[in-house]
Amino acid sequence: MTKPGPMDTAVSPTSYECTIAVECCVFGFQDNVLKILLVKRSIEPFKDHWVVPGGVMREGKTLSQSVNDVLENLTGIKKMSLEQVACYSAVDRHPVKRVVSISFYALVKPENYPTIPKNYISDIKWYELDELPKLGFDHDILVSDALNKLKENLKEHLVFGELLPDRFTLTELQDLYESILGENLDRRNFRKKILQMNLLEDTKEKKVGVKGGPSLYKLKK
Amino acid sequence: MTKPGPMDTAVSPTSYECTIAVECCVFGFQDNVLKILLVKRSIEPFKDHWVVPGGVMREGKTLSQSVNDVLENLTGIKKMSLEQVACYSAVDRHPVKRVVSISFYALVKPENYPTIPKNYISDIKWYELDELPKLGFDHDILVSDALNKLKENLKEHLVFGELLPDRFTLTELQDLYESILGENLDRRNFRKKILQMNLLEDTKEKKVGVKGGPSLYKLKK
DNA sequence: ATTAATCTGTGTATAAATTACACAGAAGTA
DNA sequence: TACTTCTGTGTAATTTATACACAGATTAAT
Repeated sequence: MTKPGPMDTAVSPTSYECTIAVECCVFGFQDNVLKILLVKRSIEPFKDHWVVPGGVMREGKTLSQSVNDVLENLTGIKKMSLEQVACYSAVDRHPVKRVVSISFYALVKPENYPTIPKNYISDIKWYELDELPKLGFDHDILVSDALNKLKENLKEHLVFGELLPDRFTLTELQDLYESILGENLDRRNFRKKILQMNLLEDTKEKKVGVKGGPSLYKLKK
Repeated sequence: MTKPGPMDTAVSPTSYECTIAVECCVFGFQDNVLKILLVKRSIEPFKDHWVVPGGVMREGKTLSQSVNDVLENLTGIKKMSLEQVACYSAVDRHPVKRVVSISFYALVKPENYPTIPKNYISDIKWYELDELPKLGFDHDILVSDALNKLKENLKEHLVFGELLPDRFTLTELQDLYESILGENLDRRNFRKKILQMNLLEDTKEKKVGVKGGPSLYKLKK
C-alpha cells in the first residue's frame, strides 16, 4: 500500500491509499419541525445503528457527484445542491478500516421523497432533531457540525433550498428559520430583514384555510 | 481497486481507494507585508512550478498530524495550529493520478523558520501575496480560498497565530490586519474594537526606535 | 541644542443596524 | 353573528459602526 513514485506530491515521497467516504446530512422541514434523514444499518459495523446516509467515493467521481449518487440511490433525490461541511480523519473513527469522510448537508422537502430502505439498510426515517438517537460512527458530531454550518449560512443568506413549497407565506418561512436556529424571532423584524433582501415577490394570492389570509410569496426569478 | 465487503459504508457496497493529500497555506508577516510560503517542485508533474507545500496523508496519521509532518519536514515548524479550509476532488486536478486534497492554513513568523529546500523541492521562498506566480495544480484556487477563510476568521476573532512577536504595538497589529484584509482601517476604531475584546494587556513598556513611543502589548494569559 | 518631521494616543458626533413593542383588520370557528 | 386566532404594519430606543482632528512623544535633521 506504500509505493514511491514521481507522481507524488513534492514533500512526502511515499503514497498511501485510503478509502474516502462522503456523508450527507439531509435536512427536511415537515409538520413545522426540522428533521434529518437517518438510515439504519443492516450490516456490521454498527449494525442496527442509525447513521447519516453515506457511501464511498467512486472512481472517476468528484465528492459532489459521489454524494449525489448516494442520495439518489437512497432517496431518489437528484441534483441536490450540497454544501461541504468538514473532513473527518481520526484513525479509529471506523472500527474496521481506515476511512476519511467528507460531510455535506442538503435541504429537501421530505414529502417529495420516498423512504424506502435499500442497500445495506434495514430502515430509514426522518428524525426530529431533538429526538435523535445515539448515532453510529462519529455521526453525532457530524450532524452537530452540519447544523452549525447551516445556521451560519442561514444568518447571512436567504437559504432554504427546497425546504418550502414554491409559494409560501412569510410565517412559514419564519417558522423554518426558527426551527433551524432554535430561537424565536420577532415577526416584524424578520419580515423587514427578509423583504429588504429583495429576493421574494408577493404573488398577491392569499393562502386559504389559515386565519388572517396571509399572502403567498415566491422567489423572484 | 474495487472490492466489496461488510466493512463498507452502508449505501455504496464497493470500495475505492484513493490518495489523500494535505496542502498547507503558510502565511507569514514580514517587512509589514503578508507573505505565503511556496516551494518549487523538482519533479514532474509541474516540475519547476511553484506550489503550496503539501504531501500525502500517511497510514495511521490524521490529516492534522499529516500536515504537521509535512510542515516540520519542510520548514522545521512544529505543532502549528491549523485551520481546515476545504476539500478538492476534481478528477483531473492531478495530471497523473487521482488525488483528493484537503487544505489547511497556518500563521507563522517567517524569521523563525529556515527556508532550505528539501525533498523533491528545488527552491523555497516567501512570496508576497500580490506577487504570486502562476501556481501548479489548482493551487491558485487553494490559496485564494485559504486567504478568504483567514479573512473571515480575522473579522470575528483576534487571530494572529504567531505572526507577531510576543510584545507588539497596536499599530503593528493593525498593519497586520490591514495586510490580510487588504484595506485600510481607522486607527481609533481599530484600537477601540481590539481593546474591548479584553484579550490584550498593556505591558507599560514603550517600543524604542519608533516615533511617538508606542506602548507594547501582549496577550493576556 | 534647536527645529522639523513623524508617529502615537485619545473622544465625540453621526449614521446605520438591531431590537423591542401594540393594535387594527382578515379569515376561520363556533 | 360573535368570537378567536392569525396576519400585517411603524416607530422609538438601543446598540453598533463609522467618520474625523489635535496635542504629546520620539526620532531625524541641522
